[in-house]
Amino acid sequence: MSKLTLTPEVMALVAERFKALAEPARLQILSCLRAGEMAVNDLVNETGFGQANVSKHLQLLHTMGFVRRRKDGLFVYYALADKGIFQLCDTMCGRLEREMKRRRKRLAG
Amino acid sequence: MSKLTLTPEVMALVAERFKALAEPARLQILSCLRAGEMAVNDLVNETGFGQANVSKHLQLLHTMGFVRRRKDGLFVYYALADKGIFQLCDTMCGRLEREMKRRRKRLAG
DNA sequence: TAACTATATTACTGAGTAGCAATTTACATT
DNA sequence: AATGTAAATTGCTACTCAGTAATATAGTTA
Repeated sequence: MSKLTLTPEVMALVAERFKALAEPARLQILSCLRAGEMAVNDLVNETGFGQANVSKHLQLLHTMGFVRRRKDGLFVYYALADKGIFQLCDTMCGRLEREMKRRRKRLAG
Repeated sequence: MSKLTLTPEVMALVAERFKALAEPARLQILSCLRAGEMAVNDLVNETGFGQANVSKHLQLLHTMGFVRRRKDGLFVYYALADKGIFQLCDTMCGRLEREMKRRRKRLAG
């Protein structure tokens, strides 16, 4: 349970973080990082998105604390900041599953 | 743990649901509903948003399965579909707290 | 039926942003 | 220093969407 009171300001910050996850491209990037840390170019190849695009998504994910950066020579390696991110995704997936089950039942019933 | 594989299609659906929570106005509406079911106009008064605006937000939250509707005469009462929504918000708040603590420490150190 | 009320819908405007091409920055190698 | 490479940044276009005013719909009451 969080100690933060849900003032409008806090809600704006929370919304901002949800927004970071509200983009298929960024979810895909995070999903790739599940395998371990990767350089930007690896992610570009893995996802098929443009370099500039991936870089911008990574900046945002970093600002929001979802990934960490490690610079090594020419390369910048990104990795998941923690495993907790997928708790959020799993929870959402769970909701989605129940939602789809409900919808199927309604159509069948 | 979810059984869904994270195909691009599933990720798009998940992203769509995160997007529903990525809006301060909608978080505020959900927060209001914590107290119990409310008619649209109550939410309009409570939040200060316009009627059309609140109505549209509620449609989206309903489509995404976050709230349920109950019609009674002229009134339409909305309520949280389940308590699990705030698990998502609490998780996000927790991340935010840690993030802020880290930032403070960095500035202080 | 006519007037009234709550909610939904429509049409519009302005703000934000994803994606891309081109450029810049940072570092490495020769 | 000159060249090359990885990543970040910038300028742009197209699209999405929050918010609002006006209207439509659905239900109630006189």
